[in-house]
Amino acid sequence: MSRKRFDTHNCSIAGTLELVGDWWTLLVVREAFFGSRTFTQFLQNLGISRNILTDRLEKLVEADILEKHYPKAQSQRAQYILTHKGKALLPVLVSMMQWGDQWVNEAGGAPVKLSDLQTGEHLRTMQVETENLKKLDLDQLAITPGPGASTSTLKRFE
Amino acid sequence: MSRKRFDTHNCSIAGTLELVGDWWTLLVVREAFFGSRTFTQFLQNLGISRNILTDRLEKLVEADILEKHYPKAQSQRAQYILTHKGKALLPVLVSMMQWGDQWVNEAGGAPVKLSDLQTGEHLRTMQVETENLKKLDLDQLAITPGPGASTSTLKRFE
DNA sequence: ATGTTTGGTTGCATAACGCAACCACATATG
DNA sequence: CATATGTGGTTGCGTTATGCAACCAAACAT
Repeated sequence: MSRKRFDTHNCSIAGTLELVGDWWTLLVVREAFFGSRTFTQFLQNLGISRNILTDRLEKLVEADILEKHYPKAQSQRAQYILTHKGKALLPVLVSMMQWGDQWVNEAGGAPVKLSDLQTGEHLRTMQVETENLKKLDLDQLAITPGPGASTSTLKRFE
Repeated sequence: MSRKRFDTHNCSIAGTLELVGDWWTLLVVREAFFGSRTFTQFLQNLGISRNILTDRLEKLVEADILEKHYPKAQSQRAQYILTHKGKALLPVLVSMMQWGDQWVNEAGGAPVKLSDLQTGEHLRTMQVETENLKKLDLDQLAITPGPGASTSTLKRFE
C-alpha cells in the first residue's frame, strides 16, 4: 500500500506536512536557510543518501519551495535557491529550533544561535498571541471553523 | 538499513524532528490539541491505521509529549493527555497552520480559525523578530554557534 | 446473558529508505 | 594533450516503515 496522503484532511497543518513532512525534507530546507546551494553542499552538511537527496530536491522544486538555477548557461551544475514560499517557512523552522533548544538540548545549550545581523539583538521566543501581544496558551484558544472548512470540520468545531 | 537518526546532528531542528518528524506524528499531536484523548478519537479523526497509531502514541508517551492516564483505576481504557512539553509545541503547529493557510490552502481559505477564547480577537501572524518586535527576514539573520555547538558547527559558522 | 465498544496485536503486501557502485560531464593539474 | 578529481546524479539490492484487514480479550451497555 502506498503512503497515505494528508492533503485531503481539510487542515493546513496536514497540507503543510504533505509538502515538507517527509523524512529529511525539513532538514534540506534548514540547510538552504543555512546557506547550502549545491547538491554536494547539501550532501556533505546533511549526511543524506544521494538518491534521497535527489528525490527531496526534486519534490521541493516541484512544491515551489526551492528553485533550480543554472549559474553558467553551458553547465548543468545547478544551484537550489529558496523561493519566497520557501523563505516563508522561517517561522516554522525557528519555532522548531526554539522547542528543541528548550526541550531536547536543554543540557548542552543551543547548538546554533540566531540574532539580528545589524544590532546583534537576540531573538524573541516565538509564541502564539493576539495582535495586542497577549500571549495565549492552549486553553485560551478558541478553535472554530474557518472560511475553507469542510462539512466534517464544521460539524466538529461548531 | 534502518532509518538514519537525526539526534547526532548538533541541531535543535534535527533533534525536534527526531521526536516528531515521523510520518503521522505531528498530526497526532494536532489531534491532541484539538481535543482528542482516547485511542478511538484519534483513530476516527485522523483516518490512521491502528498499528501506526499504537506506535505513534507509544513513542509520544516515551518522548514525554503525551501522558497515558487511566481515569478509572480498574479499567485499562486509557486517555492520552498533552504534557507541558507537548503543549509547548503549540507555536510549531500554529506556524505550520499559518504557512499552510497562506501557501497551500490559499484558494479555499483557512479550514480552521484560531482566536482568543475570551475576547474573540484573532491571532497575530507568527514571525521571527527581535525582542523589540523588529521583524527579521532571512537575510537579516546572523547565524552563529551557540553554547552547545560542536566543533563541526563551530567550524561552519564562525 | 448477549451484543457492542474499546484498545489493541498479528500477518501480509507494498512503498520508502540507506548504502554502495556506477556513470557522464566539467574542471583542474601536469 | 592526458590524466585526475569534482559534480550531479542513476541504478540495484537489502532492510525498514506503512496500510489494510482480520483477529482478540477486556469493559461496558441492554
